[in-house]
Amino acid sequence: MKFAESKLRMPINIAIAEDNSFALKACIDKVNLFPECRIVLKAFNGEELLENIAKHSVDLILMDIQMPGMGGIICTQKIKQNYPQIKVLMLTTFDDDENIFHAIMAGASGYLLKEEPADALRESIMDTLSGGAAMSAGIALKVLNLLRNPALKPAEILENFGLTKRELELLEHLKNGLSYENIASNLFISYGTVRKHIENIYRKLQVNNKVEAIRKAGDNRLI
Amino acid sequence: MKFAESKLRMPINIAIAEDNSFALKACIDKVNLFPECRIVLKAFNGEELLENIAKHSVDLILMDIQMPGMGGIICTQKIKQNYPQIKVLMLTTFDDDENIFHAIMAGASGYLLKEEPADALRESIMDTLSGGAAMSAGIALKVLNLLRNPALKPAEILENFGLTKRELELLEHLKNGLSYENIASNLFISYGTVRKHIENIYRKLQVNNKVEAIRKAGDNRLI
DNA sequence: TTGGAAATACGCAATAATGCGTATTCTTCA
DNA sequence: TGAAGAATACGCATTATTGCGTATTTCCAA
Repeated sequence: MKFAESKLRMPINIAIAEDNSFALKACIDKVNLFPECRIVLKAFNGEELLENIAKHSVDLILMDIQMPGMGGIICTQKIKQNYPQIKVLMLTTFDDDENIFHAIMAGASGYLLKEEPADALRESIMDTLSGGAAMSAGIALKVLNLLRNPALKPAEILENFGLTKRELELLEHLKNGLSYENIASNLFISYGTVRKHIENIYRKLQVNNKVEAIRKAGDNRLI
Repeated sequence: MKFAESKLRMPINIAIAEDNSFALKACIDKVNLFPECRIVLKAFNGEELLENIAKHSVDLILMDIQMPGMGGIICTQKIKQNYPQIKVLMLTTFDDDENIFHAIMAGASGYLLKEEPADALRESIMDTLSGGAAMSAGIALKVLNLLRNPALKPAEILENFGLTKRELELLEHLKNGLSYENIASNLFISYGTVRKHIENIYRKLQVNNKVEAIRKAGDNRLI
């Protein structure tokens, strides 16, 4: 799915929360390059944003993470509580894990570095409003690592056991609890063929019944 | 940081693993548009890729997730074990949570939908080789959601179905693939009793066979 | 183009599982 | 203490699954 191509309500109403006036201007200048976007609200901190957000029909907020008073993370949390339809793109100069994690938990739809060029920012806005999420490449890597580390899977060696594409299909149906008969009619093959496929699966997986086959396949991420 | 602007060793050696020859050609055509990239290896499945990967100095692999024989996830795992410096970009037509999660765990540096346009693919390759990660917008959203709910659903929607302690024991044995006979001797009860317990379990869970019972019990965290 | 793997298909035979009825014993709680 | 539920147990009948052998067709790669 190419989110950026979806139809969106126009114009897109953008709010910007940014305490640094230089960074604010840079951000405004970028957004003003996008003909479909209109800046309807500027705020220098979280409180100011929350006070005025209801006065406008805001679609998306570009939110600085570090602001005096209420910071971007708390503000995002409150925004998502009261206006869950409003998307929040987090902007920051730092890509530290803590901030990223908390911003995600607060409900941000994306996390961008401030130096993203205008076209990348525009694409991120469009993707976000189309139901996706946006991340700078460096952020994305950290998010993946966040996801990997808590689990800490002991890189077990997964095997494929030489199963063919068709055999994996059969396994999928077995997993769903279908009888041979049902599998046969679902795959438009004969009962006998189903049996033979399953025999071959059992031999390759070295098991003797459905349950063991499903479990072994599952353990090895085959299904 | 704008990863794509970093200096990279040229040319970039790309390997492609894709079983569908049509999709393979589409992918090749895209990569051939990038003057800094060179396709050095094409494979139709994981085994073929692993066999030949050492013969080339591959920088990055574009890996189909679903292939006959060894699939993309297992292949990625093996690649990262043996050649950790090689980056892997997962390509798929489906953005289901399970595959994304497993691909990330296997060590993929990115996860893209196959229909990404050439320029997005190019940017993803550059970002990845510069130390970042790449995700389609829809994928990124799912990753964020994976991170937000640590795979635990509160027990409120989960049912117990009135199963007794003993019946849960039986289910545990069913899950392990044991036959009625084996369950009987493990629990020191008769074959007939096992049958009766299982009958009762099926009635309570409203299922008609082992596989469905195990699945339903698992879905409801009963086992 | 050709050999091998994969997918298709069926028969025979044995074992496993399922559905229903019935019955006894044991525990627990009102 | 008495009733209800739980656990135990078996018989009969039917369907499903599994194991092994064999065979044809299809597809792909050497």
